[in-house]
Amino acid sequence: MKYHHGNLKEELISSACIVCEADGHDRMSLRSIAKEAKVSQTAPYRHFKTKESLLAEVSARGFMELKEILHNANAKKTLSTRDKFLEMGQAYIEFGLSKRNTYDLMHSSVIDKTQFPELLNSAVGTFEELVYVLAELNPGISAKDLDIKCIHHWALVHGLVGLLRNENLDASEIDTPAGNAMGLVRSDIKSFLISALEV
Amino acid sequence: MKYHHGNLKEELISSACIVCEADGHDRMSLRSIAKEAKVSQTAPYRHFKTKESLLAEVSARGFMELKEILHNANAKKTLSTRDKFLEMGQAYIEFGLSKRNTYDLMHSSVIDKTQFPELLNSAVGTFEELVYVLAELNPGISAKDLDIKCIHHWALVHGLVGLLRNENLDASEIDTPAGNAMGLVRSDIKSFLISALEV
DNA sequence: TAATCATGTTAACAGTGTCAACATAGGATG
DNA sequence: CATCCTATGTTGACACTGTTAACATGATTA
Repeated sequence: MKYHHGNLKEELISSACIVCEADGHDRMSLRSIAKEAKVSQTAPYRHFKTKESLLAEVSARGFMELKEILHNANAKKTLSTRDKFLEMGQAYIEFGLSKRNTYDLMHSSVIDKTQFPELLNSAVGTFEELVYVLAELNPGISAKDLDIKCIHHWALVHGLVGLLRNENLDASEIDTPAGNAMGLVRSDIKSFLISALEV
Repeated sequence: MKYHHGNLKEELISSACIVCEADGHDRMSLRSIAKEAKVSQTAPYRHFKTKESLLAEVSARGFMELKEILHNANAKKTLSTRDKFLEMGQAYIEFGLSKRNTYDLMHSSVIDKTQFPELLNSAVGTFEELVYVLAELNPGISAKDLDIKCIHHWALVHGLVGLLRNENLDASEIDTPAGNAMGLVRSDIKSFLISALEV
C-alpha cells in the first residue's frame, strides 16, 4: 500500500464527473468521492481549495465536451451551411438532455465563474462555434448584428433544453397543453428547429 | 410566551421566500428560518414533510407571481396585441433577472415537480398566458402550431434569462465578444425582443 | 546525506436534514 | 365541567457535510 496515490487529482476529477452526472452536483459530496478513490476525506484539499473548485473543473470539462460536439457538427463537410447549423442546434440540445446533470452544473450559480477564468474560457467556446456558422450563413452582416443573432439562437436552444429538462411539464401523468406540446417538440427536435430557427 | 405560534406555516413560507431570494435556495437552511421564527429547529416538520416541500411552496409562489406579472402585461388595454406580446416578453425577462434566485429555484432540479401537483399547475400558468396572446396574434393557427409557437417563444425568453443571469459572460472584467453582446442585449431588451420575436 | 516540500492522514468543529420520544394546549366529546 | 384527542410545539440524537489545524510520509533536490 503506497502512501502517495500518484494520480489523485485526475482521478478525483473524473470520478466527480461521473458522480455529478449520475446524482447531480448537489448530491455529490467530497467525502464520497474521496472514499471512492480510497483516500482520506481531506486528501482532495491538497488539490482543490474548495468543493466549488472541483466542481468548476467538472463544469469546464462539460463545456469542452460540448464545444467539441458543436465543432464536429459544424465540420460535416457533406452538409450545407444551413444543415450544419441545424445539426449544431440538435447536437446542443441532445447534449443538454443526455448530460442533464452536467449541463445543470455548467449553468448553475453554485460556481462563481468570475473566480475561475479557465472555466469562463470554456464557456465562451459555445459562443464561438456559433459565431463561425452564423457568419457563414449571413454574409455581410455587421459584427454587432452577428453577435446579437448568436445570442438569439443560443438563447433559443438553451431555453429549450431548460424547458425540456423540466420533467414537470411533459412525461408527467398530468395531461396539459404545455406537456403535450413539449412531447411533440421533443419527439422531433429537428422539425422544431427548422420552424424556429428559420427567420 | 405562548407555546403555540399560531401562524407558523405562513411565516415559514414567507420567510423562506425572502431568504431564498436573498441567499439562494442552496444556502437556505431549515434551521435558520426556524430560528428566525423563534421556534425550535424541528418545528417546521409539523408543517412540511421535508425541506424540499417547503421549497416547493416557495417555487409555487414564484410561479404565481410570474403569472400575475404576465397577466398584467397582457391586460394593458391601450396597447396593440403585438405590443402586449412584447411587453410580456420584457416582463418575463425582468422577472427572471430581478428575482434571480427565486427564478433559479423555480427551474431547479432539487424539487421533483412530479411530486408536487399544485406546483405543476402554477408552472403551467406561464404557458397559458403565452397561449392567449399568441392565439390573438395568429388568427386561424392550428392548435398544434400554436403550442409549438408558444414553446418557441417561451424557450427564447427563458434561455435569454439563463444566459443573462450567468454573470460569467458579461459584467466580468474579461472582454469577450460574447460578453459584449450580452451587455448589448441586456441594455436594451426590448430591441432584442423585437428583432428576435419577429418571425 | 540532509533538508525541503508536495502530498497524504487523523482529529476536530460547526453546521446540516431528519427522526423518535416527549410536552403542551385548545377543541371535541362524554 | 371533566376528559381525551389531536395538532403543534420541544429536546435529544444520528449520520452526514465542508473545512481547518496539526502531524506523517516519502520523493526531489541541494
